[in-house]
This record gives sequence, structure tokens and C-alpha cells, in this order.
Amino acid sequence: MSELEPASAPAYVQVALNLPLRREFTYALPAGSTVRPGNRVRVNFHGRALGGVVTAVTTTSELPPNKIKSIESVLDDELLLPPSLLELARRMAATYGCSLGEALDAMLPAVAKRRGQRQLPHVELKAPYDLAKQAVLELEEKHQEQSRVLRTVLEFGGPMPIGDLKRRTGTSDSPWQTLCKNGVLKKVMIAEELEELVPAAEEAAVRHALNPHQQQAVDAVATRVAAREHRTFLLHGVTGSGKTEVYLRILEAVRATGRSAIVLVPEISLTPQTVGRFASRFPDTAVLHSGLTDAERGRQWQRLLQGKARIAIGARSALFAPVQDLGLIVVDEEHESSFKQDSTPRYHAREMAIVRGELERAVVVLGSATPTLESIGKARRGIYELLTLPQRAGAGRLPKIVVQDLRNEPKEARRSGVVLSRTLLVMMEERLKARDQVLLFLNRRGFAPVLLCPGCGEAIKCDACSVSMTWHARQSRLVCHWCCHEKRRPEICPVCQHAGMHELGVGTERLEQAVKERFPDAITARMDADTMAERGAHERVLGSFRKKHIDVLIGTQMIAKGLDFPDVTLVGVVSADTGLFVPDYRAAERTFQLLQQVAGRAGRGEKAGTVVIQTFCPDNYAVQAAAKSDYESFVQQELVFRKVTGYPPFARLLRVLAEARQESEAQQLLLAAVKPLRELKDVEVLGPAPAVIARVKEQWRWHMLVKCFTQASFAAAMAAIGTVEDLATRSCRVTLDVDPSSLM
DNA sequence: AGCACGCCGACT
DNA sequence: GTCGGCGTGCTC
Repeated sequence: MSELEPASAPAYVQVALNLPLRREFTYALPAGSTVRPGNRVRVNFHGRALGGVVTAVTTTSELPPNKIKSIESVLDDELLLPPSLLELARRMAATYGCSLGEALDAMLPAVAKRRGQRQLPHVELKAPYDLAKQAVLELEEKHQEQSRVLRTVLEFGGPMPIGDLKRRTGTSDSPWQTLCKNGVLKKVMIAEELEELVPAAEEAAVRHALNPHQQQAVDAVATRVAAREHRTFLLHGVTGSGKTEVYLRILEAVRATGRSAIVLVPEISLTPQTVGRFASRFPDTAVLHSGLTDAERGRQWQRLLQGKARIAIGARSALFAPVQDLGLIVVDEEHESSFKQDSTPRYHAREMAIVRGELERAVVVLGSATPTLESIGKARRGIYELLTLPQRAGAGRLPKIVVQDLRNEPKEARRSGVVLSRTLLVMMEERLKARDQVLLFLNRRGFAPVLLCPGCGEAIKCDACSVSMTWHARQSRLVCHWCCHEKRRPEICPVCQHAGMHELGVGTERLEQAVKERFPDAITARMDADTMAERGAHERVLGSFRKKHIDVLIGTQMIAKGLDFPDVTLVGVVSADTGLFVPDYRAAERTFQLLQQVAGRAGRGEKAGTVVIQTFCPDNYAVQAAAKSDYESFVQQELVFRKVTGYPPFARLLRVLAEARQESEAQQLLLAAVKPLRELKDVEVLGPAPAVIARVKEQWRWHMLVKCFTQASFAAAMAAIGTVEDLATRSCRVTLDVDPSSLM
């Protein structure tokens, strides 16, 4: 019955391009070449060369033949995107309202897009250092911008990428160009710096014995893997309960069946230690991270495609690793916000992991000590299977947690805003005397978050954004944490000319200063975005801390996660309240998660650990629950709040943000866009209203929040909003964010 | 998103 | 007379 292939092969292909256009384009296939859906091709689009992905092959086309161009070349001989990944891209595009091309672009390794190593323009010092330093002062008078640019380059201490320089100083091209012309700086092209991520050998392949809870979890997952069924598990294990060992055992089971696995970790945990734990146990591991060269990334991709590597570990985008015969996806620390991409396509790797699991009949394991309300909600409704590890594995015990009510502190202790309670000070002294180590956590960088005029009460705001600028004492600069603009500290208030601005609030910089004053003999180090900017700083400080060359480590979120140092017996949370009052329905959840995580840093070794949580709100339920390490009670109370207010997990959120130079334009756009939404059933719209941060980078921002109470109403809302390309105008940017992680 | 085409102000 | 500002429209 089967006939021979007709002589005329399929002649047309549909190509998805990385553009915000939600349709594909038809190209003709040159005689003799063959492609399949999933192949990448180079095409001429409106006069420029673009890479695209073939999504379909057809024999006919409705389009007038004179409009159809031919493909320029087929970029790969083997299929880079298996059908399941193509389907995953379709699901991603539909869920997040992006184009198929944008979704595919997020999935492909960089090698597909660029060839060779990228050369970036940098500026470096040409004149002698002393001369340049003098020039900073001389230029200060007449050429302020040049002075700032030069100062920034000097402080950077090496060739600086021009893009970073402009962003940091908020200047155009002219200042650095003039400095080049005058022989102070010179422009050089430097290949993008790449960091190595060599697995640490220390974390050798020790197979820790499993306790009964761990064993139960491993068995439950392994059974599903063996049955080749898709299932999502939520592994809820307290900090230090040995989740990683559970992952490793499950991976063993998966590998025993010959299937492959993907392990997703938060960006911040992708360290040589983490990688080492997996790579030393499984030699066929491919590590995918942002520091890889395009060529190396492509090589890892090839190893996975060919089945030479069968375990892929990496951050968010490693989800798209083209492994053969996928059996398992692990999402470690599923509550971490870094799994949500904050640029188009704004996908959540956890949600896409579950979709991929469905498509490829793989098991998905979400792990966390503090699962999100969304995930625990699904576990309760039986959508996920819940696995619990209620106790710490090995020697470590849960730390003792003390809540220190700051309202009882004497006034003088609060002077200058630095609050180290007597309790915390006494404990620090005691622990330092015993040669133990101390962690101090404060989730705010800089010296003081606000510079306030005592005369008129006005704070210094960024000229481009509607936020207060943070005072950074070491650099002697005011910095906008939203757009990175910097400026000098005014001598007098720019509003009322009152002299002497007041530094309000405490950042890590000021905290470090206070600790040094109070404990002059202690060696301190600070870890935040400012001190960790240079390459390798992270490893250097942590290595030094491990060798016990540092007594007190002060830091932001950066030190809240994953650190495992046996001699840390005291953890101080300087202010538990910083995140409690941000206008976001997740404020309590984030606070609880952060407190739990920080607390988990204490007492990881033989010695008992203590955590001091300083707060002005000791009765807050997030603080209370964290103090008792009582996830259950937190979830119970939080669920009541979410139910009453109609937030996740009881609704799916959709945020529409409009940004324009003219505030009224952003407002009008949303007022028009909201109309069809008001007609929908099971949908509630908050706003349109000015965004919490009403202005960023000179753009006025309005937003609305769409609550969808059913899956059907979510689809209806997406349809009613329409596409971003139709909504946006030349002068008004529109952003659509499904399951937004930030409402600012 | 780019990039063309197109229509009105300050320069040689 | 031209150079060039960025407003509208299209891309197989």
C-alpha cells in the first residue's frame, strides 16, 4: 500500500524567530536540503540575518510565492530540539504570553545564537595611576562627569566594560570618549570573562546512611520512576535534614534504570561544593552555568544530546537540557525566587519542570525546607505527593532561637540607628571568646538606606526613579538601588538648604562599622552585592571564613542560604522586620522563609547553635512561627490570610505593567485594557493604579493586578488582555507577567 | 524588536 | 538648498 516518496519533497518551512511577534514566518526550502521541526536555520528577515527554529514542514503555502524568501542555511546537522522540547516551548508561549520564538530562544544554548567568544568593549587606564588620580580631582570642577567616570574606572581597578561604566555613572558616551582622546583612558576589546566552575573534590562521594524518613522518601520516588509514570513530589525537609542525600539516592535509582535526570538549583547555590556533590558521585554529569563559553556550553549540550552525559545540573535554564530518556527532574529549594525569570519570557522553572515532566513521563521532585504556599497547597489537594523529613540528619540539632524584642532596648542603644541588643552583644562576646564564629544577617546593603533632611524631612531621591537613594559611606556616593545611578552627597538640603543631612536606618556597611567599634579585636568581613562585585570574591571570603581567619561574617541574603560551617554557633538577625512591611502579599512568607534559612546556619556541627532574632514585632505570626521552627502553624495562618484576600494559592495572578514618559499615557493605556477584563467571570482586577515604585529610569509606571479564580478564567483573562505587541505603543512599554514574583 | 520610509526644523 | 529629528508601518 505504501508508495514511493513523491519526487517533490516538502518545499516550505515555518520558522519561529526571536521577536515579540506571535506568529511564525514561511520560508522556502532550497532543493536538496532537508530539515525537521526543531532544526535551527539562518534566514533573511526584513533585510537582516536572523537565526530561527523550524516549527513545521509543509508542501504548500497560501502566501503569494513572490513574498516568500528562501532559507539561507541550515545551522545544524543533528536535531538540537527534540519534539518534546518544541512542545514545551509551545506550552511556555501559551502560558506566559510570549512568542514561540522567544520561548525557544530561552531554551537554546548560546552557541546557537552567537559564534565564537564575544568581544566586549572595555576602557582601561592609559595614563600613570598617580596622574589619573590627580585628574579625578582636577576634573571635579569643570568636567564633573569625566571625573566621576574616571573615579569609577580607578575604583574598578582594571579594564572595565563600557556598558557597566555607563550604567554605573549614568553618563553617555562622551565622558569616556573625551578621556580616551586626552590619553587618560584607552578603549580595548576584551573577550567576555568566564569563570570556571570546577567541582570541589573535598565533597567526596561519601554515601551517608539514610534515616527511616529519608529511606521512605527515596523508596516512594524510586517506585514511580520504575513505573515510568509522571508524578510530582514535594519533599519538605527541615534545614540540615539531608535532602541532598535523598536526591543523590534517587539519582542512583534513575541511573540504574538507564534514564537521565536534570537537577535545578538556585543561581546562588551553583557553587563548586554543590556541583562537587553530584559530579563526584556521577561522573556523567554536565554542569550548565552562565560562566561557560559559548563553545563549552555547546559541547555540554552535545554530550547530553548524544547520551554521553546523563545528568545535567544547573540553574533555571538547565531545565531545557536535551537529555535522552528523561526520568527525573529535581528542583532544589523550590521556593527560591531565582527560578522565575525576570525578563521575557517570564517563565517559572518549577512550573515548566512539571510540564516537561508530564510531556516526558518523568518524575519531578520539588525540595524545600519552606515550601511556597502554592506548592504546599497543591500537596494538600493531592496534586503533589508530600514527603516529609522532620528531623536533622547526622550530628546537628535544631538551633535554639531567641526572639529579642527591640522595643525594650534602652534609647542609647538605638542611637545612630545601629541596634545590637544587649542580649546579642553579650552572646557575641561570649562566643568570640570561645573562638567560635558569628554570622550577622541584615538584608540591606549600603551604610544608610535614606539620607534625610532634619529641617524639612525630605529624603534624597533618585532623579530618574521615585525611590530614596542609599548612602554608601566607603565609596562616598549616593546610589539608587533601582537604576544604579550615583551622585554626590549634597552638603545642604537641596529642598530647604538646611545644613547637615541625617543618615537614617542601618545597612550592612554601617553594621560592620558598629561591630568593629564594639569588638576591635574581632576580624570581620562583609558579604553583599557591593563587596562581592569582583570575580572570585565569594570563594575568597568563604574560604577564609572556613579557615577561621574571620570571626564575624556580616551579610545580606547572600549569607542566608546554604552556608555550612560547623563552628558557627551564633547567628544574629539584626532586623527581622525589613521585609515585613513591603506592600506585597508575600511579605510574611518571604520573612518566614528567610528567618528559617538564616536560622539553619547555626549549629551545623557538633556544638549547639543559638539564633537571636531582633524585632520590633515579636508578636507577628511569621516571626513567631520562625522562632518555633513551626512551618505548619505558619502555613495555617498564612492560608487563612490568602483565602480571605484572594491571593495564591487561591487565585492565579497576572500583572500588567505600563511604562511611559508621560504618566497619563501609561494610565490611559491600562484604563482601556482593563475594560474587557471587568466583564469576565471569576476574575477580579486590582487597579489600574500607580505602581509601588511609581517612576523608574524616567518612566512613569502604572500597573494592574488580575486575580483569576479558576483555570478557565485565567485563560479568558489572557485572551482578553491580548498580545503585548498589540497593546504597546511606541511611547508606552507594556509588560505582561504571569505569576509575578515582584509586585513593585 | 529593528529598520525603512516619511514629513518638518536648524545648519553649510 | 541639505542633514537629521523620531512618528508610523511592516517583516515570510
